[in-house]
Amino acid sequence: MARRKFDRTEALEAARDLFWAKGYHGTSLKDLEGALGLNPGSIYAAFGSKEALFAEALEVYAEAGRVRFQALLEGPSPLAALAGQLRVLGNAAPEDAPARACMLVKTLLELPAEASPLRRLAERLITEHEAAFEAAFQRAINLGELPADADPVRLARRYQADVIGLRSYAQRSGNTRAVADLSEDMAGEVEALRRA
Amino acid sequence: MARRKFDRTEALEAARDLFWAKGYHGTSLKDLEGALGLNPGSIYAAFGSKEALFAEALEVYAEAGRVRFQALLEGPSPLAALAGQLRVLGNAAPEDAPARACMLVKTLLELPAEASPLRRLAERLITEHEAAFEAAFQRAINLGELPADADPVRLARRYQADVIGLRSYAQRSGNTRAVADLSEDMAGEVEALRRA
DNA sequence: GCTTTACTTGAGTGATCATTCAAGTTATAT
DNA sequence: ATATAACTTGAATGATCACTCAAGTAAAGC
Repeated sequence: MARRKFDRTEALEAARDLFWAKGYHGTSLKDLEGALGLNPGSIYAAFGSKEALFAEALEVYAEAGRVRFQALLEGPSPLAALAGQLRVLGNAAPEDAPARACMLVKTLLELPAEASPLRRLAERLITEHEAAFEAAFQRAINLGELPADADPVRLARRYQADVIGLRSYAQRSGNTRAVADLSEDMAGEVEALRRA
Repeated sequence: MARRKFDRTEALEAARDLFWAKGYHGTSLKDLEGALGLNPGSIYAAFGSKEALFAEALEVYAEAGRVRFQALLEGPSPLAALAGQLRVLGNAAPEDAPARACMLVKTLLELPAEASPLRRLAERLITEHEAAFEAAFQRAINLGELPADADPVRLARRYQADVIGLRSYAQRSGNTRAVADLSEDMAGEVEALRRA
């Protein structure tokens, strides 16, 4: 029908990477045109607005993270999966991703207006991630890895703060070894919860 | 000499609060004119550029944090000061500051280009804060609060990640109680290091 | 009281911002 | 083949961006 239809998924991933690296305000439509290989008209026809495009990109980002974590949980030990994810995050090479910090957290910190739709979306997705952590801790309790009176809500919150701290810390330049060590310390603490 | 000279320190603090709340890209010169009560010419005469103003504001911010931490360290126990700071951060009211998240971390996450002067400034100031944490842990070791073989560098790094995680977590809306609980958990872990 | 100096004023600069839309292009339907 | 529908093109829009500078104003120096 059209001259050449572009791949919507591909464009969305390119947009996600650009937004992830440069943030919402730091990314201009010119940047997006270049990265997606699209003219403004096509972008607006497909996504509606810069804000709507960012929202879709953020959901793609969050969903990928969710899937990756669920894959780790396939194993027999939820606690090992939780510790393992910290080690994976701590040992990633800088070129593995557009930024080491979490795109959800970057968005949460960049957009101050609580009324902003993007800010509220980021908060919702972060909450969903935390719920997944909570479910993992709950499963660890059910499997006897953690004492029956452990509080999965508090553990998930603490774990979430660890992930945020680790990844934000990793955003600094040239501290690869320090980040790996930090993730090891955090992972060790998670494992130390076992049978406690 | 002039019609009425404005207070440079006051203007700088207003700029810091605005930048802290809205970020570098999110703050326009129009916003600054309003918040500082100054015309563009005055701002440029006094600070040179938006970037230079942000840099000065960031240093003011970092210095205030440093002073506040040193005040806590006046007491007899460095470990108590470290734990206490976490509790203070966790129990602050949302209206106490322009944002709950740390302005240094917000800057680190907002400005992606490693070459950016502001990004590098933020990294330097964060590193200085971490050095202060390290000194506090070292003093705790010297005072016998921590075992002699404790690693102050690693402890400071872990503590820094806690602070970043706690404050970023607190940036979310309407979770006052959760944040206080989280800070209590973190502070408890710091105290648990005693004589370990 | 006049001049100089130091600062503020605020309209105006060109650049860039997100966004629009009439015109163009090609696949599908007939 | 022709018409229609679906999508792309990219110049143009007004708004806002960071920033400048000639003109204005008042304190300090004499």
